[in-house]
Amino acid sequence: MRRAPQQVRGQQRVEAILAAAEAVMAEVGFEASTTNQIAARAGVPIGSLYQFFSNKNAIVEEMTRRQLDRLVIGMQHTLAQAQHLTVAQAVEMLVNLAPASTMGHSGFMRLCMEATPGSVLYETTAMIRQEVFKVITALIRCFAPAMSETDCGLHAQVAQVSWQALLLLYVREVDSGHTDIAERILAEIKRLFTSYFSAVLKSDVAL
Amino acid sequence: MRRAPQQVRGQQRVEAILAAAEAVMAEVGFEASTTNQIAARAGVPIGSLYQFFSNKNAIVEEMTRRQLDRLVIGMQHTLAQAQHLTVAQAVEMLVNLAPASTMGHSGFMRLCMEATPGSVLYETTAMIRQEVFKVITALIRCFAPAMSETDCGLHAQVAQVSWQALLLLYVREVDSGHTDIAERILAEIKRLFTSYFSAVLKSDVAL
DNA sequence: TCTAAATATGAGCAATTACTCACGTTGCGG
DNA sequence: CCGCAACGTGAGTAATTGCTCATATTTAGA
Repeated sequence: MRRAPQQVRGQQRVEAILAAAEAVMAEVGFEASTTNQIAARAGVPIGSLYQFFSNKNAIVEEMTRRQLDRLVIGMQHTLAQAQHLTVAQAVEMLVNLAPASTMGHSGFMRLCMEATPGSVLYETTAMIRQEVFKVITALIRCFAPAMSETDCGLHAQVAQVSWQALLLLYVREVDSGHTDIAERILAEIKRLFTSYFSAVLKSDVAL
Repeated sequence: MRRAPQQVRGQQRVEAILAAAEAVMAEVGFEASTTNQIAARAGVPIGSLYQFFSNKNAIVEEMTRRQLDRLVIGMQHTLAQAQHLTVAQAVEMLVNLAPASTMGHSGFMRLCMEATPGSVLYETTAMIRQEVFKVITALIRCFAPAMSETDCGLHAQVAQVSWQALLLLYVREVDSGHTDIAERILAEIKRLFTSYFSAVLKSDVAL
Protein backbone atom coordinates (compact mmCIF):
# COMPACT_ATOMS: atom_id res chain seq x y z
CA MET A 1 0.00 0.00 0.00
CA ARG A 2 1.21 3.43 -0.97
CA ARG A 3 0.04 5.02 2.24
CA ALA A 4 -1.46 3.03 5.10
CA PRO A 5 -4.69 4.64 6.29
CA GLN A 6 -4.26 6.31 9.67
CA GLN A 7 -7.70 7.68 10.24
CA VAL A 8 -11.01 5.81 10.43
CA ARG A 9 -12.39 7.25 7.19
CA GLY A 10 -9.22 6.07 5.46
CA GLN A 11 -9.66 2.55 6.78
CA GLN A 12 -13.31 2.48 5.76
CA ARG A 13 -12.36 3.56 2.25
CA VAL A 14 -9.72 0.87 2.00
CA GLU A 15 -12.31 -1.73 3.01
CA ALA A 16 -14.78 -0.36 0.49
CA ILE A 17 -12.16 -0.47 -2.26
CA LEU A 18 -11.16 -4.05 -1.43
CA ALA A 19 -14.77 -5.23 -1.41
CA ALA A 20 -15.53 -3.46 -4.67
CA ALA A 21 -12.38 -4.81 -6.27
CA GLU A 22 -13.29 -8.38 -5.33
CA ALA A 23 -16.80 -7.93 -6.74
CA VAL A 24 -15.70 -6.32 -9.98
CA MET A 25 -12.83 -8.74 -10.58
CA ALA A 26 -15.07 -11.71 -9.90
CA GLU A 27 -17.44 -10.41 -12.53
CA VAL A 28 -15.10 -9.49 -15.36
CA GLY A 29 -11.74 -10.98 -14.35
CA PHE A 30 -8.55 -9.32 -13.15
CA GLU A 31 -7.19 -8.13 -16.47
CA ALA A 32 -10.50 -6.79 -17.74
CA SER A 33 -11.28 -4.96 -14.54
CA THR A 34 -10.37 -1.28 -14.50
CA THR A 35 -9.37 0.89 -11.60
CA ASN A 36 -11.99 3.43 -12.56
CA GLN A 37 -14.63 0.71 -12.44
CA ILE A 38 -13.48 -0.42 -9.00
CA ALA A 39 -13.44 3.10 -7.65
CA ALA A 40 -16.92 3.78 -9.02
CA ARG A 41 -18.30 0.59 -7.46
CA ALA A 42 -16.75 1.52 -4.14
CA GLY A 43 -18.31 4.97 -4.34
CA VAL A 44 -14.85 6.49 -4.18
CA PRO A 45 -13.14 8.90 -6.62
CA ILE A 46 -10.27 7.42 -8.58
CA GLY A 47 -7.80 9.73 -6.90
CA SER A 48 -8.61 8.30 -3.49
CA LEU A 49 -7.98 4.78 -4.73
CA TYR A 50 -4.47 5.74 -5.77
CA GLN A 51 -4.02 7.46 -2.44
CA PHE A 52 -3.88 4.05 -0.75
CA PHE A 53 -2.93 1.65 -3.52
CA SER A 54 -0.03 2.37 -5.84
CA ASN A 55 -1.62 0.31 -8.63
CA LYS A 56 -4.09 -2.45 -9.43
CA ASN A 57 -1.62 -5.06 -8.26
CA ALA A 58 -1.33 -3.64 -4.79
CA ILE A 59 -5.04 -4.24 -4.32
CA VAL A 60 -4.67 -7.93 -5.09
CA GLU A 61 -1.59 -8.16 -2.90
CA GLU A 62 -3.61 -6.98 0.06
CA MET A 63 -6.38 -9.44 -0.77
CA THR A 64 -3.83 -12.26 -0.95
CA ARG A 65 -2.38 -11.33 2.43
CA ARG A 66 -5.82 -11.59 3.99
CA GLN A 67 -6.75 -14.86 2.27
CA LEU A 68 -3.51 -16.41 3.47
CA ASP A 69 -4.46 -15.61 7.03
CA ARG A 70 -7.85 -17.23 6.55
CA LEU A 71 -6.25 -20.30 5.01
CA VAL A 72 -3.73 -21.28 7.64
CA ILE A 73 -6.41 -21.34 10.32
CA GLY A 74 -7.36 -24.94 10.81
CA MET A 75 -4.85 -26.47 8.40
CA GLN A 76 -2.03 -26.46 10.91
CA HIS A 77 -4.33 -27.91 13.52
CA THR A 78 -5.51 -30.74 11.28
CA LEU A 79 -1.98 -31.52 10.21
CA ALA A 80 -0.77 -31.72 13.79
CA GLN A 81 -3.07 -34.62 14.63
CA ALA A 82 -2.86 -36.35 11.25
CA GLN A 83 -0.65 -39.09 12.65
CA HIS A 84 -3.52 -40.35 14.79
CA LEU A 85 -5.87 -40.57 11.79
CA THR A 86 -6.40 -42.80 8.78
CA VAL A 87 -5.78 -41.38 5.31
CA ALA A 88 -9.50 -41.13 4.69
CA GLN A 89 -10.03 -39.25 7.94
CA ALA A 90 -7.22 -36.78 7.27
CA VAL A 91 -8.52 -36.08 3.77
CA GLU A 92 -12.02 -35.68 5.14
CA MET A 93 -10.89 -33.12 7.69
CA LEU A 94 -8.79 -31.07 5.27
CA VAL A 95 -11.47 -30.97 2.59
CA ASN A 96 -14.02 -29.96 5.21
CA LEU A 97 -12.00 -26.81 5.89
CA ALA A 98 -12.71 -25.52 2.38
CA PRO A 99 -16.20 -24.11 2.91
CA ALA A 100 -15.14 -22.01 5.89
CA SER A 101 -12.07 -20.49 4.25
CA THR A 102 -14.06 -19.82 1.07
CA MET A 103 -17.09 -18.30 2.76
CA GLY A 104 -17.58 -14.70 1.80
CA HIS A 105 -14.57 -14.61 -0.50
CA SER A 106 -15.48 -16.98 -3.29
CA GLY A 107 -14.77 -14.22 -5.77
CA PHE A 108 -11.13 -13.90 -4.82
CA MET A 109 -10.87 -17.67 -4.49
CA ARG A 110 -11.92 -18.09 -8.09
CA LEU A 111 -9.54 -15.40 -9.29
CA CYS A 112 -6.71 -17.04 -7.43
CA MET A 113 -7.33 -20.52 -8.80
CA GLU A 114 -8.02 -19.38 -12.33
CA ALA A 115 -4.73 -17.49 -12.52
CA THR A 116 -2.35 -18.85 -15.12
CA PRO A 117 1.46 -18.89 -15.04
CA GLY A 118 2.93 -15.77 -16.55
CA SER A 119 0.03 -13.59 -15.56
CA VAL A 120 0.49 -10.87 -12.97
CA LEU A 121 -2.21 -12.41 -10.83
CA TYR A 122 -0.41 -15.76 -10.75
CA GLU A 123 2.79 -14.27 -9.38
CA THR A 124 0.90 -12.25 -6.82
CA THR A 125 -1.07 -15.20 -5.49
CA ALA A 126 1.80 -17.70 -5.64
CA MET A 127 2.11 -17.78 -1.84
CA ILE A 128 -1.33 -19.31 -1.47
CA ARG A 129 -0.59 -22.19 -3.84
CA GLN A 130 2.74 -22.77 -2.13
CA GLU A 131 1.05 -22.99 1.24
CA VAL A 132 -1.37 -25.64 -0.03
CA PHE A 133 1.52 -27.54 -1.58
CA LYS A 134 3.39 -27.53 1.72
CA VAL A 135 0.38 -28.90 3.60
CA ILE A 136 -0.14 -31.73 1.10
CA THR A 137 3.54 -32.61 1.19
CA ALA A 138 3.45 -32.74 4.97
CA LEU A 139 0.39 -34.96 4.84
CA ILE A 140 2.04 -37.48 2.53
CA ARG A 141 5.21 -37.38 4.63
CA CYS A 142 3.13 -38.16 7.67
CA PHE A 143 1.85 -41.41 6.19
CA ALA A 144 5.00 -42.35 4.25
CA PRO A 145 8.04 -41.12 6.15
CA ALA A 146 10.44 -43.15 4.02
CA MET A 147 9.25 -41.90 0.62
CA SER A 148 11.88 -40.23 -1.57
CA GLU A 149 11.85 -36.46 -1.81
CA THR A 150 11.17 -36.44 -5.55
CA ASP A 151 8.30 -38.94 -5.39
CA CYS A 152 6.73 -37.07 -2.51
CA GLY A 153 6.99 -33.80 -4.41
CA LEU A 154 5.50 -35.32 -7.55
CA HIS A 155 2.51 -36.78 -5.72
CA ALA A 156 1.98 -33.51 -3.89
CA GLN A 157 2.11 -31.52 -7.11
CA VAL A 158 -0.42 -33.78 -8.79
CA ALA A 159 -2.67 -33.53 -5.75
CA GLN A 160 -2.31 -29.76 -5.47
CA VAL A 161 -3.17 -29.18 -9.12
CA SER A 162 -6.19 -31.46 -8.91
CA TRP A 163 -7.26 -29.87 -5.67
CA GLN A 164 -7.11 -26.42 -7.20
CA ALA A 165 -9.20 -27.45 -10.21
CA LEU A 166 -11.79 -29.29 -8.16
CA LEU A 167 -12.11 -26.60 -5.53
CA LEU A 168 -12.78 -24.22 -8.38
CA LEU A 169 -15.64 -26.45 -9.47
CA TYR A 170 -16.96 -26.37 -5.91
CA VAL A 171 -16.71 -22.59 -5.61
CA ARG A 172 -18.52 -22.06 -8.91
CA GLU A 173 -21.43 -24.18 -7.76
CA VAL A 174 -21.56 -22.34 -4.45
CA ASP A 175 -21.60 -19.04 -6.33
CA SER A 176 -24.42 -20.28 -8.51
CA GLY A 177 -26.41 -21.14 -5.41
CA HIS A 178 -26.36 -24.88 -6.09
CA THR A 179 -25.58 -25.87 -2.53
CA ASP A 180 -26.63 -29.48 -3.04
CA ILE A 181 -24.39 -29.97 -6.05
CA ALA A 182 -21.52 -28.28 -4.22
CA GLU A 183 -21.91 -30.75 -1.37
CA ARG A 184 -21.78 -33.69 -3.74
CA ILE A 185 -18.66 -32.31 -5.37
CA LEU A 186 -16.98 -32.09 -1.98
CA ALA A 187 -17.83 -35.74 -1.44
CA GLU A 188 -16.31 -36.63 -4.80
CA ILE A 189 -13.16 -34.68 -3.97
CA LYS A 190 -12.78 -36.69 -0.79
CA ARG A 191 -13.25 -39.93 -2.69
CA LEU A 192 -10.74 -38.95 -5.35
CA PHE A 193 -8.01 -37.96 -2.92
CA THR A 194 -8.59 -40.86 -0.58
CA SER A 195 -8.32 -43.37 -3.41
CA TYR A 196 -5.32 -41.63 -4.97
CA PHE A 197 -3.36 -41.36 -1.72
CA SER A 198 -4.20 -44.96 -0.86
CA ALA A 199 -2.86 -46.10 -4.22
CA VAL A 200 0.28 -44.02 -3.81
CA LEU A 201 0.97 -45.25 -0.28
CA LYS A 202 0.33 -48.87 -1.21
CA SER A 203 2.88 -48.81 -4.04
CA ASP A 204 5.35 -47.03 -1.75
CA VAL A 205 5.12 -49.76 0.84
CA ALA A 206 5.52 -52.40 -1.84
CA LEU A 207 8.95 -51.10 -2.81
CA MET B 1 -12.95 -16.48 -41.64
CA ARG B 2 -13.88 -13.27 -43.38
CA ARG B 3 -12.73 -14.47 -46.76
CA ALA B 4 -11.44 -17.99 -47.35
CA PRO B 5 -8.14 -17.92 -49.23
CA GLN B 6 -8.58 -19.02 -52.81
CA GLN B 7 -5.07 -18.69 -54.08
CA VAL B 8 -1.92 -20.38 -52.86
CA ARG B 9 -0.34 -17.21 -51.52
CA GLY B 10 -3.51 -16.61 -49.53
CA GLN B 11 -3.38 -20.10 -48.01
CA GLN B 12 0.28 -19.70 -47.13
CA ARG B 13 -0.47 -16.43 -45.38
CA VAL B 14 -3.28 -17.98 -43.39
CA GLU B 15 -0.92 -20.75 -42.25
CA ALA B 16 1.74 -18.18 -41.33
CA ILE B 17 -0.80 -16.16 -39.35
CA LEU B 18 -2.10 -19.21 -37.47
CA ALA B 19 1.41 -20.34 -36.57
CA ALA B 20 2.42 -16.86 -35.46
CA ALA B 21 -0.78 -16.45 -33.45
CA GLU B 22 -0.17 -19.70 -31.59
CA ALA B 23 3.40 -18.69 -30.81
CA VAL B 24 2.54 -15.18 -29.65
CA MET B 25 -0.48 -16.26 -27.61
CA ALA B 26 1.49 -19.03 -25.95
CA GLU B 27 4.05 -16.45 -24.92
CA VAL B 28 1.89 -13.64 -23.62
CA GLY B 29 -1.61 -15.15 -23.39
CA PHE B 30 -4.69 -14.55 -25.49
CA GLU B 31 -5.83 -11.26 -24.00
CA ALA B 32 -2.40 -9.69 -23.93
CA SER B 33 -1.57 -10.70 -27.47
CA THR B 34 -2.19 -8.03 -30.09
CA THR B 35 -3.13 -8.45 -33.72
CA ASN B 36 -0.30 -6.15 -34.74
CA GLN B 37 2.11 -8.38 -32.83
CA ILE B 38 0.76 -11.50 -34.53
CA ALA B 39 0.93 -9.93 -37.97
CA ALA B 40 4.49 -8.76 -37.37
CA ARG B 41 5.57 -12.23 -36.20
CA ALA B 42 3.98 -13.78 -39.30
CA GLY B 43 5.79 -11.29 -41.52
CA VAL B 44 2.44 -10.04 -42.78
CA PRO B 45 1.02 -6.50 -42.74
CA ILE B 46 -1.87 -5.95 -40.39
CA GLY B 47 -4.24 -5.31 -43.28
CA SER B 48 -3.64 -8.76 -44.71
CA LEU B 49 -4.46 -10.37 -41.38
CA TYR B 50 -7.86 -8.70 -41.39
CA GLN B 51 -8.33 -9.76 -44.98
CA PHE B 52 -8.75 -13.36 -43.83
CA PHE B 53 -9.80 -13.07 -40.20
CA SER B 54 -12.55 -10.73 -39.13
CA ASN B 55 -11.03 -10.35 -35.66
CA LYS B 56 -8.74 -11.94 -33.08
CA ASN B 57 -11.44 -14.41 -32.16
CA ALA B 58 -11.74 -15.81 -35.64
CA ILE B 59 -8.10 -16.84 -35.46
CA VAL B 60 -8.73 -18.90 -32.32
CA GLU B 61 -11.88 -20.36 -33.82
CA GLU B 62 -9.89 -21.76 -36.71
CA MET B 63 -7.28 -23.15 -34.29
CA THR B 64 -10.03 -24.81 -32.27
CA ARG B 65 -11.52 -26.41 -35.38
CA ARG B 66 -8.17 -27.95 -36.19
CA GLN B 67 -7.45 -29.12 -32.65
CA LEU B 68 -10.84 -30.82 -32.51
CA ASP B 69 -9.94 -32.83 -35.60
CA ARG B 70 -6.66 -33.90 -34.01
CA LEU B 71 -8.45 -34.88 -30.80
CA VAL B 72 -11.12 -37.23 -32.06
CA ILE B 73 -8.54 -39.36 -33.85
CA GLY B 74 -7.90 -42.34 -31.62
CA MET B 75 -10.43 -41.52 -28.91
CA GLN B 76 -13.33 -43.07 -30.79
CA HIS B 77 -11.22 -46.11 -31.56
CA THR B 78 -10.20 -46.61 -27.94
CA LEU B 79 -13.75 -46.15 -26.76
CA ALA B 80 -15.09 -48.71 -29.20
CA GLN B 81 -13.04 -51.51 -27.68
CA ALA B 82 -13.26 -50.36 -24.07
CA GLN B 83 -15.74 -53.12 -23.21
CA HIS B 84 -13.04 -55.73 -23.79
CA LEU B 85 -10.64 -53.98 -21.43
CA THR B 86 -10.17 -53.50 -17.69
CA VAL B 87 -10.57 -50.00 -16.23
CA ALA B 88 -6.82 -49.69 -15.85
CA GLN B 89 -6.26 -50.67 -19.47
CA ALA B 90 -8.84 -48.23 -20.81
CA VAL B 91 -7.38 -45.37 -18.77
CA GLU B 92 -3.90 -46.32 -19.92
CA MET B 93 -4.90 -46.20 -23.58
CA LEU B 94 -6.76 -42.90 -23.34
CA VAL B 95 -4.00 -41.15 -21.42
CA ASN B 96 -1.46 -42.48 -23.91
CA LEU B 97 -3.25 -40.57 -26.66
CA ALA B 98 -2.33 -37.25 -25.05
CA PRO B 99 1.25 -36.88 -26.30
CA ALA B 100 0.25 -37.40 -29.94
CA SER B 101 -2.63 -34.95 -29.94
CA THR B 102 -0.50 -32.39 -28.07
CA MET B 103 2.59 -32.73 -30.25
CA GLY B 104 3.37 -29.55 -32.11
CA HIS B 105 0.48 -27.64 -30.62
CA SER B 106 1.27 -27.45 -26.95
CA GLY B 107 0.86 -23.69 -27.12
CA PHE B 108 -2.76 -23.85 -28.14
CA MET B 109 -3.34 -26.73 -25.75
CA ARG B 110 -2.20 -24.56 -22.84
CA LEU B 111 -4.33 -21.63 -23.95
CA CYS B 112 -7.34 -23.89 -24.22
CA MET B 113 -6.94 -25.43 -20.79
CA GLU B 114 -6.05 -22.20 -19.05
CA ALA B 115 -9.17 -20.47 -20.34
CA THR B 116 -11.57 -19.43 -17.60
CA PRO B 117 -15.37 -19.23 -17.75
CA GLY B 118 -16.56 -15.85 -18.91
CA SER B 119 -13.51 -15.22 -21.06
CA VAL B 120 -13.85 -15.06 -24.82
CA LEU B 121 -11.35 -17.87 -25.17
CA TYR B 122 -13.42 -20.15 -22.94
CA GLU B 123 -16.53 -19.80 -25.07
CA THR B 124 -14.57 -20.33 -28.25
CA THR B 125 -12.88 -23.51 -27.06
CA ALA B 126 -15.92 -24.94 -25.31
CA MET B 127 -16.36 -27.64 -27.94
CA ILE B 128 -13.07 -29.25 -27.03
CA ARG B 129 -13.97 -29.59 -23.36
CA GLN B 130 -17.37 -30.92 -24.27
CA GLU B 131 -15.81 -33.59 -26.46
CA VAL B 132 -13.57 -34.75 -23.61
CA PHE B 133 -16.54 -34.80 -21.26
CA LYS B 134 -18.52 -36.95 -23.67
CA VAL B 135 -15.69 -39.47 -23.96
CA ILE B 136 -15.30 -39.77 -20.18
CA THR B 137 -19.05 -40.16 -19.74
CA ALA B 138 -19.10 -42.92 -22.34
CA LEU B 139 -16.21 -44.64 -20.58
CA ILE B 140 -17.96 -44.68 -17.23
CA ARG B 141 -21.19 -45.83 -18.90
CA CYS B 142 -19.29 -48.69 -20.44
CA PHE B 143 -18.21 -50.04 -17.06
CA ALA B 144 -21.34 -49.11 -15.13
CA PRO B 145 -24.36 -49.34 -17.44
CA ALA B 146 -26.84 -49.10 -14.57
CA MET B 147 -25.44 -45.93 -12.99
CA SER B 148 -27.85 -43.00 -12.69
CA GLU B 149 -27.50 -40.15 -15.17
CA THR B 150 -26.72 -37.57 -12.49
CA ASP B 151 -24.07 -39.68 -10.77
CA CYS B 152 -22.47 -40.49 -14.08
CA GLY B 153 -22.39 -36.83 -15.02
CA LEU B 154 -20.93 -35.82 -11.68
CA HIS B 155 -18.11 -38.36 -11.86
CA ALA B 156 -17.39 -37.37 -15.46
CA GLN B 157 -17.27 -33.70 -14.55
CA VAL B 158 -14.87 -34.31 -11.69
CA ALA B 159 -12.70 -36.44 -13.96
CA GLN B 160 -12.79 -33.94 -16.80
CA VAL B 161 -11.76 -31.04 -14.59
CA SER B 162 -8.92 -33.03 -13.04
CA TRP B 163 -7.83 -34.27 -16.44
CA GLN B 164 -7.69 -30.74 -17.77
CA ALA B 165 -5.59 -29.51 -14.85
CA LEU B 166 -3.21 -32.44 -14.94
CA LEU B 167 -2.77 -32.41 -18.68
CA LEU B 168 -1.82 -28.77 -18.30
CA LEU B 169 0.89 -29.82 -15.87
CA TYR B 170 2.10 -32.35 -18.41
CA VAL B 171 2.13 -29.86 -21.30
CA ARG B 172 4.07 -27.33 -19.27
CA GLU B 173 6.78 -29.85 -18.50
CA VAL B 174 6.95 -30.88 -22.14
CA ASP B 175 7.30 -27.23 -23.13
CA SER B 176 10.09 -26.80 -20.61
CA GLY B 177 11.91 -29.74 -22.15
CA HIS B 178 11.57 -31.91 -19.04
CA THR B 179 10.61 -35.06 -20.90
CA ASP B 180 11.38 -37.33 -17.98
CA ILE B 181 9.22 -35.39 -15.54
CA ALA B 182 6.43 -35.25 -18.13
CA GLU B 183 6.52 -39.04 -18.41
CA ARG B 184 6.26 -39.45 -14.66
CA ILE B 185 3.31 -37.09 -14.58
CA LEU B 186 1.53 -39.18 -17.19
CA ALA B 187 2.08 -42.23 -14.99
CA GLU B 188 0.60 -40.36 -12.02
CA ILE B 189 -2.39 -39.32 -14.08
CA LYS B 190 -3.04 -42.95 -14.95
CA ARG B 191 -2.76 -43.94 -11.32
CA LEU B 192 -5.10 -41.19 -10.17
CA PHE B 193 -7.83 -41.98 -12.69
CA THR B 194 -7.54 -45.72 -12.31
CA SER B 195 -7.93 -45.51 -8.54
CA TYR B 196 -10.74 -42.94 -8.74
CA PHE B 197 -12.76 -44.86 -11.30
CA SER B 198 -12.24 -48.09 -9.37
CA ALA B 199 -13.56 -46.45 -6.22
CA VAL B 200 -16.53 -45.01 -8.08
CA LEU B 201 -17.43 -48.29 -9.75
CA LYS B 202 -17.03 -50.24 -6.54
CA SER B 203 -19.48 -48.04 -4.63
CA ASP B 204 -21.87 -48.18 -7.59
CA VAL B 205 -21.93 -51.97 -7.55
CA ALA B 206 -22.46 -51.94 -3.79
CA LEU B 207 -25.74 -50.09 -4.12
C1' DT C 1 -4.29 -9.05 -73.95
C1' DC C 2 -7.93 -7.47 -71.00
C1' DT C 3 -10.78 -7.37 -66.98
C1' DA C 4 -12.58 -8.49 -62.64
C1' DA C 5 -11.65 -10.61 -58.52
C1' DA C 6 -8.26 -11.62 -55.07
C1' DT C 7 -4.76 -9.91 -52.39
C1' DA C 8 -1.30 -6.33 -50.48
C1' DT C 9 -0.31 -2.35 -47.62
C1' DG C 10 0.28 0.66 -43.57
C1' DA C 11 -1.04 5.31 -41.97
C1' DG C 12 -4.33 6.56 -38.95
C1' DC C 13 -8.88 6.70 -36.34
C1' DA C 14 -11.72 5.89 -32.32
C1' DA C 15 -11.95 4.01 -28.08
C1' DT C 16 -10.03 2.58 -23.88
C1' DT C 17 -7.17 2.71 -19.63
C1' DA C 18 -3.77 3.27 -15.89
C1' DC C 19 -2.33 6.83 -13.51
C1' DT C 20 -1.07 12.01 -12.26
C1' DC C 21 -1.46 16.38 -10.30
C1' DA C 22 -2.87 20.65 -8.65
C1' DC C 23 -5.86 22.19 -5.56
C1' DG C 24 -9.60 21.76 -2.09
C1' DT C 25 -11.26 19.82 2.65
C1' DT C 26 -11.07 17.45 7.11
C1' DG C 27 -9.04 15.99 11.37
C1' DC C 28 -5.69 16.17 15.15
C1' DG C 29 -1.84 17.37 18.29
C1' DG C 30 -0.15 21.23 20.80
C1' DC D 1 -7.20 28.21 17.69
C1' DC D 2 -3.22 27.17 14.55
C1' DG D 3 -0.72 24.63 11.47
C1' DC D 4 0.46 20.53 9.41
C1' DA D 5 -0.53 16.19 7.74
C1' DA D 6 -3.96 13.10 6.14
C1' DC D 7 -7.43 12.73 2.95
C1' DG D 8 -10.67 14.21 -1.05
C1' DT D 9 -11.38 15.11 -5.97
C1' DG D 10 -11.90 14.42 -11.01
C1' DA D 11 -10.45 16.49 -15.33
C1' DG D 12 -6.76 15.45 -18.03
C1' DT D 13 -2.59 12.93 -20.18
C1' DA D 14 0.14 9.61 -22.45
C1' DA D 15 0.12 5.28 -24.17
C1' DT D 16 -1.97 1.37 -26.20
C1' DT D 17 -4.86 -1.40 -29.32
C1' DG D 18 -8.35 -3.36 -32.44
C1' DC D 19 -9.61 -2.41 -36.68
C1' DT D 20 -10.70 0.45 -41.19
C1' DC D 21 -10.07 2.16 -45.63
C1' DA D 22 -8.34 4.14 -49.73
C1' DT D 23 -5.27 2.75 -52.91
C1' DA D 24 -1.85 -0.24 -55.23
C1' DT D 25 -0.55 -4.74 -57.08
C1' DT D 26 -1.08 -9.60 -58.51
C1' DT D 27 -3.52 -13.55 -60.36
C1' DA D 28 -6.72 -16.30 -63.16
C1' DG D 29 -9.85 -16.99 -66.72
C1' DA D 30 -11.78 -15.65 -71.36
